Amino acid sequence: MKEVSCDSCISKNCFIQVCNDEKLFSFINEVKRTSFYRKKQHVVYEGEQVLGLYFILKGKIKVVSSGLFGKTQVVRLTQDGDIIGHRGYGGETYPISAITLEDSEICFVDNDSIYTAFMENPKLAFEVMMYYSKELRNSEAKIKNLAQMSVCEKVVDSLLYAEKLYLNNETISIQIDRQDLADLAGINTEQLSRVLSELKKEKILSLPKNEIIIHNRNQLLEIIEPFNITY
Amino acid sequence: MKEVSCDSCISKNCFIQVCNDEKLFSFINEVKRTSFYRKKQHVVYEGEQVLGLYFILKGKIKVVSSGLFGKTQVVRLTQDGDIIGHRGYGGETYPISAITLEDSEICFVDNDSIYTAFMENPKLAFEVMMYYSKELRNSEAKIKNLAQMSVCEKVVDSLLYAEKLYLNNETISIQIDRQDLADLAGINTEQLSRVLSELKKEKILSLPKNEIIIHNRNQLLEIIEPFNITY
DNA sequence: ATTCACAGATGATTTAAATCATTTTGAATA
DNA sequence: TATTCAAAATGATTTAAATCATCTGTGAAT
Repeated sequence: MKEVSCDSCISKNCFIQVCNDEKLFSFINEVKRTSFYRKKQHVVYEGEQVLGLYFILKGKIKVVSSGLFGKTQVVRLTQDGDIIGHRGYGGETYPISAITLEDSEICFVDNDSIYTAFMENPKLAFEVMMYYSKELRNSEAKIKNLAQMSVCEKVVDSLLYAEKLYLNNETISIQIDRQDLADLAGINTEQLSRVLSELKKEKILSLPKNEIIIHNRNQLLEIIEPFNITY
Repeated sequence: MKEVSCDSCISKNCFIQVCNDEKLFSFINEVKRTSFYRKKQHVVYEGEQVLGLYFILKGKIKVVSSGLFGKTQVVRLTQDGDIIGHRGYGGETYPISAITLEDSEICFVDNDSIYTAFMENPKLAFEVMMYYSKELRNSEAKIKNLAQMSVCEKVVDSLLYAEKLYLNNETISIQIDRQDLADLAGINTEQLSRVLSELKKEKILSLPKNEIIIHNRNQLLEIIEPFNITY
């Protein structure tokens, strides 16, 4: 696989691109390492040492936290331009695993290099800061939702959250398996099945193999309207 | 109330202090506005416009998100040196309210000024970035906990979380009322009462008026040991 | 001192969701 | 086309937690 150079990189959402700084381009280009990951491959392992920052060039990734009895919680889904692997001050380990949901390309920049980049480009540091800030807001919203929503509402919320990753064409088709969706909603697969069947009965969505097609997004929005979330 | 100057500020944890830069001190000193808040006073209101960043000089604050039927979720507790009011790109509104748990002093810096400070002090931007990153990690851990812990475990987890704010003397005394603690744990006050009574019966804690004294921290840790959280 | 108000505790009941168990479905393979 | 297999759906049961209701103790106001 040939490495993509930062100058000719097509990723519009990458924080490096957003900064639009020639010096930064060439510096990151020197230190970054772009890797290809197949579907369902681990990008980072929970418990491993934090060595740097991952910039998602292309692909979808689930960020999961493992719990008791093999249970896992999907804490976040990421797409092109997102970051994984919060930098640590030193010697820290990842509190989460990151696993690709599809074939992906990801750029890695080690701790020291990214620190240098931050110090020479306050704009970059600012952008990444804002990214974390936004994710923190989302995460805190999710805390409230998990504590207060019913199973049905959790499913609808998760569908509308996951949908953002699959906005390619006009038909909204979410390709995510039951287990991952249940782990995202924080419920079990049986409950998920029941809710999906119910929504299918109401013609809000259809359930062909390996995908979920949303027909009536507005009705989904109505279900969780009282929580007034902006997707 | 006399304004504290940044040079003579005693706050060891303030991000401005951590940067240890004379130019930054005088700049922030010019633009900041220090205010005194009485116990149970709102610092920011959910839904209001984001105008800047709040640096907690002294005091404890609960960050809450309001839900259905007057239910509220405490998403985070903050103390000296922490930040509230994640900056928005523009025109954004607070997704949360921040309310003091005790008399507090808080410094406010408007959006434009803090942006200038970030651009001239990448170190500051980096520190704040790391702060958000850390909070995001905590928040994501809480997502998992809310989804997987039992009511008892949630209470214990919340006690150990809240405890950090009250580490003054050798006896661990948490001054927080039942409603706030229940909102933090994501449960109702009745369940909270039951669990606290049980823990009291087991001599793990005692419950004098307006406080919770932890006698056996290790036993609390044991209860949630399977989740291996580091407090 | 007496009432009032409220935080907290506890008991009884209901309800939602998890779990356990079984069946269905559809794709891949022989 | 039959067979296998795993994912998904559905049914039955159990369980945990929410809700509703009542009671208790403490401090403030009259």
